[in-house]
Amino acid sequence: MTQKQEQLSKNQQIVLSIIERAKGPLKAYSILYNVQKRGIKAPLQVYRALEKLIEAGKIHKIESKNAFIACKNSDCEISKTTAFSICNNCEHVKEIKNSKLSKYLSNFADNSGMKYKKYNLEFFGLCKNCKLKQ
Amino acid sequence: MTQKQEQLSKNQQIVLSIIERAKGPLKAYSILYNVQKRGIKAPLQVYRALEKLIEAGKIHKIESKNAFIACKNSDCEISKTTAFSICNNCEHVKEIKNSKLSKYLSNFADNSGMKYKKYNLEFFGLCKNCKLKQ
DNA sequence: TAACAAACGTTATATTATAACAAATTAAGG
DNA sequence: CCTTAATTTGTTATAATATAACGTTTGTTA
Repeated sequence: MTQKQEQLSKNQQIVLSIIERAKGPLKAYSILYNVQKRGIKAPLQVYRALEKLIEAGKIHKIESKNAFIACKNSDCEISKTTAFSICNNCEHVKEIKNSKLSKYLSNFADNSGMKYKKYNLEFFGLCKNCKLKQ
Repeated sequence: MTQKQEQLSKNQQIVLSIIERAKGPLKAYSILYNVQKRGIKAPLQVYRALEKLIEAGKIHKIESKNAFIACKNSDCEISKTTAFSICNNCEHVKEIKNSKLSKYLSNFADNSGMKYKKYNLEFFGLCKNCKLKQ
């Protein structure tokens, strides 16, 4: 019987460590550049690791930026509900962890008869710093 | 004095009409293929039109699909707050217009000190049809 | 009608992502 | 331990998505 993978493979660990140490979201080819000294040579190796890391809930994809960020919420085991704040000026991205918000969205139902088990929300605005400088 | 554009240009009209007649979101190169008979030959012409149409609130980009869909909400003049439901099985996409939801999200504030003026929300699940067939 | 902004056309190229195939590694059951 | 199946890896090639740079044309307005 095949079980859900527990342990990360070598390439997955390498890619994850790069993303975790980054200050913000990283793009796939920027990750590639960063891991070439560690033996990962091809885009596909990076994309495959990214795919597994997303499935494992270790990272999230910021869709509007095609970039990847580490999940800092330990309870986000399988990341089906994600929310981010994105600064339009400095591009700073932060995952929003707000239980009211996630409850609200997890329970949201419109008249379509559709029950949503997964969502991704991206907020845009100016962060505190950038607001002051304006 | 420069004013905000009121009238759509020729290429913008062509691209918009294709998107409006489509049953679902269209990808840029699929749009390109569809408009080649009308004289638009290059990707850039499509992307430029798409950019303006988005600014004008006539269409939205479904970020998770890199695809474009017409805005059917006449009051969505400048589309800063968008929400969609996406079926994981048949890929059907529908814009969600729910005033409670939009009010909730427009007023949402976390402890980051950031005030959000724009958001994009994408819900995933199985639509009514696909749920029945499972 | 001069001046400026916006849109257009075109070529080239950058960026993001996947297909296909074979070899190596890992996990689990007998 | 050995076999089998699944997963991961390595590699080359290519598909799909998007923008840069340039010069021309069109439209608006003072």
